[in-house]
Amino acid sequence: MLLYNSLSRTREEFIPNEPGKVSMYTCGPTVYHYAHIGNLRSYIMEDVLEKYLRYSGYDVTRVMNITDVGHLSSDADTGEDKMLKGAKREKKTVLEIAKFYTDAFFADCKKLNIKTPEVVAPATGCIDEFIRVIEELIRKDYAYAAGGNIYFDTSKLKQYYVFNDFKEEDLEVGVREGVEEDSNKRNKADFVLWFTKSKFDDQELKWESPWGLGYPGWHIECSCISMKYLGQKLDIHCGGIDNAFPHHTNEIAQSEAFLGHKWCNYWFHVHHLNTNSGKMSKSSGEFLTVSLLESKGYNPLVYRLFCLQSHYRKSLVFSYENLDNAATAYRKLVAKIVALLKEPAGELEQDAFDRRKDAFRAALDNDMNTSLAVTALYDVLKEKTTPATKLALIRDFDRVLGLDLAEAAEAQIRAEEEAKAVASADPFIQEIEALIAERIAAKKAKDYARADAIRQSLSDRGVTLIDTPQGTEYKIQ
RNA sequence: GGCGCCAUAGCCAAGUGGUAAGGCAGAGGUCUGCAAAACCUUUAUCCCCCGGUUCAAAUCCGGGUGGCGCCUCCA
Repeated sequence: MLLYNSLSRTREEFIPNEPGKVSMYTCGPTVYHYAHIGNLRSYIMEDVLEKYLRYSGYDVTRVMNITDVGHLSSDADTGEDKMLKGAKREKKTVLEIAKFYTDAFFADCKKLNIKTPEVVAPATGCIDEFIRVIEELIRKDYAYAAGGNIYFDTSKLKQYYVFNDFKEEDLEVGVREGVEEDSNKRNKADFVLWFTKSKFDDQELKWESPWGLGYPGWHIECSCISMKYLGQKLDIHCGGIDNAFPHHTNEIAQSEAFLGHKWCNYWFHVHHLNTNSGKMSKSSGEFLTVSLLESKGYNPLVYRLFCLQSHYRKSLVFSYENLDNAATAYRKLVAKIVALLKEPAGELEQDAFDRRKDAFRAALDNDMNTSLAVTALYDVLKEKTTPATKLALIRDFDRVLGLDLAEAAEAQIRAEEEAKAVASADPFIQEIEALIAERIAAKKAKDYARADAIRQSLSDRGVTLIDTPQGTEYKIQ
């Protein structure tokens, strides 16, 4: 499989450290608010990568952190987070808030068919680990104390800027609002490993450490959690492109300084979901969550399809028009599979199965070209072969795509059957059927005005009539 | 200011040197009294602009233009 590696900025053949096994780390959410669908784009694409590795026969172990310490309180003060403020009014702790949003995050993931990683580790559960690694970094002279905090000394590294050709003197400090230069730092790029003094004085969670009561910096948690669960060598590190610098850059700095050897071979960065006005954020524009899409009548898996139709290394613009495209495409795919399920299945044709599967694999082997993988799915539906073959392929592909197309089709058929079963007992249904019979009689008598009036009156009550060669069917909204 | 990514039909999008996949929308048709659904057919003389390399470029190189991201805690 070819995979783009942000370290080399090229597509490379993926070769894990240990044959047949893949260790994978993902930067998880900061649980101070709901995830927006831009956050979730990354997790969807990472999920497809994980599932494709499994599909290809790898034994994958995936670890995700939960950032539940570091900047929870400060964010609450910006006034963006009404839930958190509300929770504070109810005298809930930061940990309770973290629990609430962690649960919300995984509930969203479940709706989007994103598999939960083997290990999910909250940062607050690994404090001893952070302290141990920071102590070692100090011992190795990669870290220093200043102004009550412990900093990583980036000048001790041969190469610090691994993802970008930044020149230190060209970097602007404090580009973003609210960020001030820290005068304790020896070098511009140094970063905090452990805080005992910070501008976030209202930090609720603090731990005893050799340097005093305090709390960890943001970057150290990912390094430590990864090393704790996946060992000294990591195959793939995932995350959003915005984390490449500084977060991932710092992770590499501290991990490799600690280990004394190369840490992670492949860096998988998912690009952003944008709105027409630019990067999606929690604070500006419509706050797009899975729940919001659901409230507007969208199946969350439609959003997953929307993401799959693009490539993970391309920025993607969200609009309802584009989501509607995906919704229609999803509905049509399910309708085609419903039709397939109703046909006689026939025998599985191995030649056709292998041919279509090869095309699917070729698409994903090429740096996870999910857009072509979706096309491969359409090609299955067009293939001249038996329904049994097509359904087997659709189910096979869905192990990676995770669109639940066959399940949705089966559910639709079950719903139709159940509806028919209860129909005879339901007076409303009886009335509909009587009206349909009356309409057919009117049509026979060429009284189309009456026929259309019946159809319209049913339509007004949310019942859509569909004339087929087998008779008139109806759908109730 | 520096660094990086990107630019293909109305919209999304594939394509990485050999003459423009696929999806959505649109158009025409089959079926229907008419619709709807389904199915069939169709929709870019051309890939932001200008040069260059080559027998051949959307694809490579140079220069523009435009969009986006990052530059200390946003996926």
